Amino acid sequence: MTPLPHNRDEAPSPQKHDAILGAALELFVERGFHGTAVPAVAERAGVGAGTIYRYFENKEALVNALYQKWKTALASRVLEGFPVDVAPREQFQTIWRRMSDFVLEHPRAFAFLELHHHASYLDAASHAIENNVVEFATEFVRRAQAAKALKAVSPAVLMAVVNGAFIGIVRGSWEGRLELSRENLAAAEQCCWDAIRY
Amino acid sequence: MTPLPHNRDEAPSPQKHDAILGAALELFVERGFHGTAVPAVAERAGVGAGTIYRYFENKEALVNALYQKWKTALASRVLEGFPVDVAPREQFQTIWRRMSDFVLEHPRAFAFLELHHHASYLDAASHAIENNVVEFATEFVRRAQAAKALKAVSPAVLMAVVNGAFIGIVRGSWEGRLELSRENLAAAEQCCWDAIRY
Amino acid sequence: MTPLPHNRDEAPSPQKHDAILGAALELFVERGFHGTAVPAVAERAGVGAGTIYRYFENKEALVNALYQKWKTALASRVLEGFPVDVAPREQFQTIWRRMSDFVLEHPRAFAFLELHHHASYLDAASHAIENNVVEFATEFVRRAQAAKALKAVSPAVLMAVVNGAFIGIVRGSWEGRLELSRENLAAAEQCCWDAIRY
Amino acid sequence: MTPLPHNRDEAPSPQKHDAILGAALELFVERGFHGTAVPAVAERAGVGAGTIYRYFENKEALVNALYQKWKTALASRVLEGFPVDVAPREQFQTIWRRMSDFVLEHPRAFAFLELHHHASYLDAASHAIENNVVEFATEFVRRAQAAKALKAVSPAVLMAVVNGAFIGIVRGSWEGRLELSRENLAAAEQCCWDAIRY
DNA sequence: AATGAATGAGGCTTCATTCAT
DNA sequence: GATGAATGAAGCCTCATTCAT
Repeated sequence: MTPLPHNRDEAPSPQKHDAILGAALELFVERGFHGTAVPAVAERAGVGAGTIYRYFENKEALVNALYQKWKTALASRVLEGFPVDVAPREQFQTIWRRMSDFVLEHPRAFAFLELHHHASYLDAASHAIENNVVEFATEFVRRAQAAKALKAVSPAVLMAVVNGAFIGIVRGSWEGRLELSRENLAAAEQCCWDAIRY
Repeated sequence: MTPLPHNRDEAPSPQKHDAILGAALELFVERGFHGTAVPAVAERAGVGAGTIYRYFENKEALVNALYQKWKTALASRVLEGFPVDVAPREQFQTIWRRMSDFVLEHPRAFAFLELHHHASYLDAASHAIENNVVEFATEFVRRAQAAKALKAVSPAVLMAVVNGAFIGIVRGSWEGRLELSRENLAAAEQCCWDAIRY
Repeated sequence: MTPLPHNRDEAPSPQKHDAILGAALELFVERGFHGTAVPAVAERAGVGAGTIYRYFENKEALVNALYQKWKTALASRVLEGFPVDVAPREQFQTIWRRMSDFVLEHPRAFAFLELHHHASYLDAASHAIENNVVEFATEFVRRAQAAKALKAVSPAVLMAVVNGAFIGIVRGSWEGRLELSRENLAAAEQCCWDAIRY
Repeated sequence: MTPLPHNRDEAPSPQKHDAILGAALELFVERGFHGTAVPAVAERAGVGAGTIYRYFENKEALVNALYQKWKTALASRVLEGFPVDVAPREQFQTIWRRMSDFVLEHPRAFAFLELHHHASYLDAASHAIENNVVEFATEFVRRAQAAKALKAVSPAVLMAVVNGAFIGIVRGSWEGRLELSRENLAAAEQCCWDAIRY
């Protein structure tokens, strides 16, 4: 009957929630988790310092929410509607292109996810997402290896090489050593395929 | 370069100096720079908190000294007596093997150098060392490209791919996804050569 | 000049601001600036240690704010509505009486201002106030000298004698050698007039 | 029989003792007692930090020794061979001139003694010297008052006025407002005599 | 529900003092 | 006897978190 029902027990405005995550992303990328003050996040988000604690239990919960949000986004981007019936070469290209699209659209999110060392504060839920992605990639590699499309090398090694190379390109762009252009990304893609192909 | 006194006036014990750097290395790898308290470094080093400041002007000077020490060690390891008159393939293998040796001997040092994002506190001297290494690598790539041994792709991209892949292997081992064995390192080496060769 | 917010962003409680200044005054008088710990100021003010930094950027800003507050108060007390059209003798008496009133009302503030050596931490704004007072006094002396009311001696010397004598009386009372009574202050006033009169 | 006997239980080199007191004088004048670090005193004195503790039990003992040394020197300068049989006017002039000589020869010592507030760390021995001086001055004033040479005002007030005025002159010179010349000192002397004479 | 002033624990750093050399 | 490296208590200040409004 009322135009808009009052939210159940907590009534978080999604705008504030996102503003906080956005501010945290910027600051965590610049100065890292431990180097960023919660009141600084609040100020950048345009909310009161106390407000952050209505949306996140504490600073660690905030960084985990941020990690999960973007890791999930990246995973979805790569996995959703993944082409099952095409050749491994094309599948690989698809993965690479989707990651490229993601990094070009959300450079800070990718930098936060992959350029920082989160070991000391990520929780189980965060690790679980990463594990899902790894599982998917492992499956892809195994199938492609069975089809003699990829080198007969431990999947973990092939994945580390390709993922590391991709992150290396992004890192190079953050350090000003190269431009994060489609051209460079495509060149790197060819390199990485050559790296792992049979 | 000189094994002489380190900072203020006289020459304090090199053992303490090294104990502090060793403790800082362990903690910075585990918890990052901002996540590590100076008194925690002192305790792990077995010295008083104030003692750290006899050897390093402040926390930032400590992390830069640590970075420079190990980045220099890594660079020396790769560059000293670098074989000039052999084929690019062999040169590449030499570089990769020397980095592998370094990682296997000093896994924490490499993790500190390459698994963390140091942008917010490294000083000019630290950057200068990294730049030297990059210059050397760029020169190697250009020569090999001139000899038609490597792909005609921007050197920065090829270097980012290979360096990223190497770091990816190390990262994978820290995350428990693969074993940092000579076998895996050798397999990755072949991948990376395939990635960049003409 | 404005009774508005004091520093960072918003307008914190003026009571706390004053409580901190009051506590700082007591402690700085007792133990000096360098001899007083900021947490001790907080405790005496009945606030948390961190609260001080919501009102003052650091310890030096606190001592300068305190100096400026009371130096301004003393200057206003002496200068406001200063009688221009009376004889130098009466003007002198007015100055002396106003300073006496101030000392009797705010003995600790005067002790803080004049019994301590602030050279190592006062900022330009603090010096500026003192300079204004000195300028006013110089002008008074010059006019009275022109009227042959005062000795033809360097104004700085006459001012140093009178100001020093006044401070000497206050110092004597803090050291328990004399009573800071109106009677003693009046006697000293006559002495000082005799000291400088033509 | 030995050329120079070993000193009893402590064998302090008078040169080092004096070097420490000299360094302490300079630093205490500049930054005050609490603002001066003991190692800084040692460095300025050209001795080891630990050496200071062979000559003085602790920092407080050092500042008291310094105070006593110079307060005694000042008192001796004024009191030794004080002319008993001359007129109060001449006696006053003698006192003033002797203080002037002292301040011109040892400006830092006088600044240390009189421009700083020592209340929180002076011990009984230090106070005793000051009391002696005050007693002497009181006696002088009383006799001169009995001879109708000085105003019939509480001796403590007259002494506070003159001593304060003298310190005011010195303070003015430290603050750069006047020159500490014999001429200015003589002018101030005349003022002060006029201040207290009958 | 939102705020931001307030807090105090904890971080970085200094320094009075000690003690092995 | 002299030293100065070493220490740890204590000082200044920041910041994650709370709570009154």
